[in-house]
Amino acid sequence: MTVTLPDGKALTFPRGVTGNDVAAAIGPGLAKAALIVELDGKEWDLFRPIEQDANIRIITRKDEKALELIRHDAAHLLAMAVQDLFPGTQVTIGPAIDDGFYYDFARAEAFTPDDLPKIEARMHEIVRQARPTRREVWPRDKAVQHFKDIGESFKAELIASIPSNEDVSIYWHGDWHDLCRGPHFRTTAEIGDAFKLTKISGAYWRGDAKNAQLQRIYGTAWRDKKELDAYLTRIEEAEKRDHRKLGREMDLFHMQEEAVGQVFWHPNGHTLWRTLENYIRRRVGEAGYNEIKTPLLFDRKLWEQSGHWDTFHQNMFIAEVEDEGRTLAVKPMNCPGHIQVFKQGTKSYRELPLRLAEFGSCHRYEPSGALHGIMRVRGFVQDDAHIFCTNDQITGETKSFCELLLRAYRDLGFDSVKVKLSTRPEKRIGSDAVWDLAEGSLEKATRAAGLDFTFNHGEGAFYGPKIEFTLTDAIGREWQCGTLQVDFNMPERLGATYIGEDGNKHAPVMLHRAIVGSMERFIGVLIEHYAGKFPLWLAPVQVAVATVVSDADAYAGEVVAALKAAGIRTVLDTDNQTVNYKVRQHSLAKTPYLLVLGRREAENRTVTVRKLGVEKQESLALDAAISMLCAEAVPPDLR
RNA sequence: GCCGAUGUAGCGUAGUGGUAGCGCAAUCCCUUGGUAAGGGAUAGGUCGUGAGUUCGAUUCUCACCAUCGGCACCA
Repeated sequence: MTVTLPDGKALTFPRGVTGNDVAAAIGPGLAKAALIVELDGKEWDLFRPIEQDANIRIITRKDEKALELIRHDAAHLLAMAVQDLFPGTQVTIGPAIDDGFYYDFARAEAFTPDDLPKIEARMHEIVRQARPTRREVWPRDKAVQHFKDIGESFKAELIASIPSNEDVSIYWHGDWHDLCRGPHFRTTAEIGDAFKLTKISGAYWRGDAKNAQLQRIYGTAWRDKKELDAYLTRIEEAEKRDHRKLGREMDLFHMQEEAVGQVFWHPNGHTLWRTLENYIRRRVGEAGYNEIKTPLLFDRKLWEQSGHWDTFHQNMFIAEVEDEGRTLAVKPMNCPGHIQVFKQGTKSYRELPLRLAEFGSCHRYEPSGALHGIMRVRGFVQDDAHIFCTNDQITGETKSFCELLLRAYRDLGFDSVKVKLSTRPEKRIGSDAVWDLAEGSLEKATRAAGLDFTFNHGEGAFYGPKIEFTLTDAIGREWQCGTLQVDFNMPERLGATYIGEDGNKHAPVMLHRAIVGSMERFIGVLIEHYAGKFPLWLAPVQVAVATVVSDADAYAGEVVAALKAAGIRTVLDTDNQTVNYKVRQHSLAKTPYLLVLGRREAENRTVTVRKLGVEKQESLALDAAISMLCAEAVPPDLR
């Protein structure tokens, strides 16, 4: 029997050789470092016999792939420790995930945060014990019966759902065993000690809220302590840029009990908002959109007609009007309103594509548990627009929207964007034929726009398929923001038509699209992306003018007036404080520029400029400083 | 909505069955200091809300509200 190494070298072994034997034949170092092997790309336990010729690759700890394996083994380790410490706890599933692993348990009593260190200690103990791993294949019926007998009903249910053509493999680590696809390390020692349990949460069996709720324990696991520490530092860094913390520190916004899920924008935050809004307004304007404003409250009948009532009325804010005896609903989205604008007058095919844009204020009764700072709120503003067009215009409109969106993301500091195409969901309106058409057009248009994308089957909106744009922030987190949806249903439902070339009425196609999605959420993303250190054009306060001595107060007043006249957002600081103190305060406030003024500057009509994060200072003539700042403060689309 | 945790001054925190401290910020005074905290004084809290237990509750119990970590949801 021949196994071929990645470098092309072929080795001959008797049938039934193990990965261990192959590794040992190559070298004792490799034999020790090996975790598992890959046979023709398929993962295989080191101790499991190899029965046929194969391309073989030995995976060691150094391998990128080792992470996922360590995490999977760590999940088993967690389950072992929990069942050791908490007899009667049922195991369910425990996969490797980004940065770590989790395991879902069924237990009547709740795990407490105090349990985590105990469980972790037991995990380390089991690692030290180096429990050996063994793999067995059982007949399905035997396995189901066995797990039922030992009270592991969830496992029994899992086995029952394994396709009949697949082996039911049982992995033993010492005398603990679990149903598992594998592969696993030779012993628990190979997991190492670079792991940490991080949190406990509830989780539904099989991810379905209708099912029983289990208790999930999360952990993180790495190849070595250094990687673990780096991860923990990364988490700390992420906490430092939390938009809720920075929002308070930079006096951008606040939220309170009396307006759950809604944002009070303070002057600084609203400045940021308006800067972003005006940027989008200009970009959208030059792309041929017409901005409109539509009502917040609509008669329930409109939502029934659009189909939203059916699907979402439990998530809508309802306003009853006693005198009129009618029910109004606060709009959860802008499309029906835009269709009303489209429907005014008679539209000709010559007017298409007609692009109606609105910074539309929407309210949705989001589940309480979904709320998160300003990232997920109940009252939000979408940078919404609807493009009414013909079938033939879908591709061109999609393409130019993608360009517009990518341009905007780059301007706002995001270079990496992922695209997903979501197809028809189970609960939907419209015939399959129409969905075929909509999905086909969108896929074609997305390809025409030159975008790489992956599919998200079944995740589309109820009225049409969509593409979703996910950007990556400065520390590698992904945020879904933009979207474009193709809708062949809504215009027809709400009676929107145009007169075609043939003189007959046709329903237009409607493209729903947003660049930033929710203004609130996007500003949250911006805050975290920049860690509050905004580029000058976005910064709510662009320049702080601070005096060293009160003799410079009058000159400082002049400087501030000149900066404000030049359109620079400036604050004046003539407080009775030391320079050191002022530098610290304005640095912590993340003000991009600090101009320090003392007698010297007042006499020479200069300013000493200190840029945020830069210790070196520069002395400039006032006029030169102002023109330098003005040049840098120009929004990217006006440069 | 579900599981769990948390809620003390603007912010960050300590603490207790006998009506609460500390740091920063704030106010005033001294200091006019040249690039990440100068000094002193003062003021600020019905300890999330409501009920219960108790002679007495910020502390114990229950309910509710909000927030946080997840799950589920996201037109």
